[in-house]
Amino acid sequence: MSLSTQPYKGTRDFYPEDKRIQKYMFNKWRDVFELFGYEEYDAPVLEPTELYLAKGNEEIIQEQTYTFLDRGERSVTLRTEMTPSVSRLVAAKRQELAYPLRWYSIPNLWRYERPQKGRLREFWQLNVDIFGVAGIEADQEIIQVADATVLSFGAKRTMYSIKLNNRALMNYISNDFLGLDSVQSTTLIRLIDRMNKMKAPEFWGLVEAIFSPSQRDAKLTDKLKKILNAKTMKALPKEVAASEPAQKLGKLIELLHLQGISNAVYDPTLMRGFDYYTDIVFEVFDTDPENNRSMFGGGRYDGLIGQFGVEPVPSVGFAAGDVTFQNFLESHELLPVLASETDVYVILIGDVYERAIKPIQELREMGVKVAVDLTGRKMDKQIKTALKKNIPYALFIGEEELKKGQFKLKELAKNSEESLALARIVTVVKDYRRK
RNA sequence: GUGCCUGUAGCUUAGCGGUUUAAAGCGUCGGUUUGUGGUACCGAAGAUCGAGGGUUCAAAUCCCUUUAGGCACCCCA
Repeated sequence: MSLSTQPYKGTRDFYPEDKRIQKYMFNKWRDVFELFGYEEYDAPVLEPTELYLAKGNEEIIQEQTYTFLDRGERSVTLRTEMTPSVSRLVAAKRQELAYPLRWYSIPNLWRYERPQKGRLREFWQLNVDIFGVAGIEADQEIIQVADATVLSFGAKRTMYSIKLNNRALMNYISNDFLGLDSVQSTTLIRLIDRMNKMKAPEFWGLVEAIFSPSQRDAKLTDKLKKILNAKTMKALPKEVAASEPAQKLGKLIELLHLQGISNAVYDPTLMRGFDYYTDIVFEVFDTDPENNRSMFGGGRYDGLIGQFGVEPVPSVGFAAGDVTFQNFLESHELLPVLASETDVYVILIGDVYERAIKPIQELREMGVKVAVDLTGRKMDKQIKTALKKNIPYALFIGEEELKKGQFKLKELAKNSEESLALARIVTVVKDYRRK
């Protein structure tokens, strides 16, 4: 029996060409966040299990996490999301931080699940949060950052839509407008969350089943239909539209439209789980009918930091998984062909290695990234290797070149070459990089 | 956890109403007389057909088990 070369179930190996794509995405993300003044933080991959239990979901911990005892019999869990950790960080320095905080992180997360499309056991997730702002300006900024993130890859606003809802509005609708009790309310919200996965008659049948006979007599289903079918907030019943959470959501969408985020729309069926979100929630959807799924989302979670026994801190944020994000970029052909990080591949002609060391070192000292073939194979083989590695330039070093101090630099994609002095090579290569 | 589908050279697959040396394309390596390419031509290496068991004179091909992967459900914190 030989060892398996397969990566562990649900994880990926990142060969250089894969890592290149990951770096491309992460670097672009970082550029956007930093443009908005967000600062990067990180936390351990391993957290005490209580951190996740605090949210009160035993079942998830037991079945969908990597949880085990360390050598000191402490129960630890591989982080499954960043929000509890970042809340812990903020709570720990609650008094001394300079609010508002604008923080981001790109952690790898672990979930014990059966892998499927867009969903693995280890994945990376970009997290962006703003702490310490209670007003909708923060919600607005977070959505603006989310929008800018997608745009920065060259996406058009027709390629995605930003759906918004308000958890407080849903609570108002279910508790006050429909008059449901808390059990009915939870069941209904959960059901609406799955609405798009089933056919309309099936969905409405299940809705009817939630209501009591008297509620059915009061035509609650019809009332709910009017809400869930609303394409805009104007289509809502007057009483609902006039409620405080609806007003707030309306104001936010208006703000977003004002700044050109025209693809922000109200979606009464958007639920986004039902755990720690307290107010505005949003999700970014791919509009491609082939891949009409949620790419990422976020919202306001004002209650979480208070769980650490400190005064609560208002918080808004979003998170995007690397797998779904990359799927989006690929399906819209937004991933460029990425060249190697190496600038120049040196091809040695004949037995010249010892004399080639010096000029090669000079190039590196001037900031050119140089790899040398070292195999002593025939030139055509060496050139093929450079091509395969996607290195933009080949540099030939042989007797002639060493004698003249002029080296043949070949731009492989163009099949053009010229003899240049080292200093000139540096400028040519750096110029290419800037393109 | 439940259901459906799949597993043949490094990759993509053919062969799957059983029978002798398992086929092709791509890739890899080498060559086409030695200072220049992805094309062309020639050649080579490379598979106990995921694993285990069974039926049979005979199995990649049929049956069972197992394992790995994919997709959907569940869930999605």
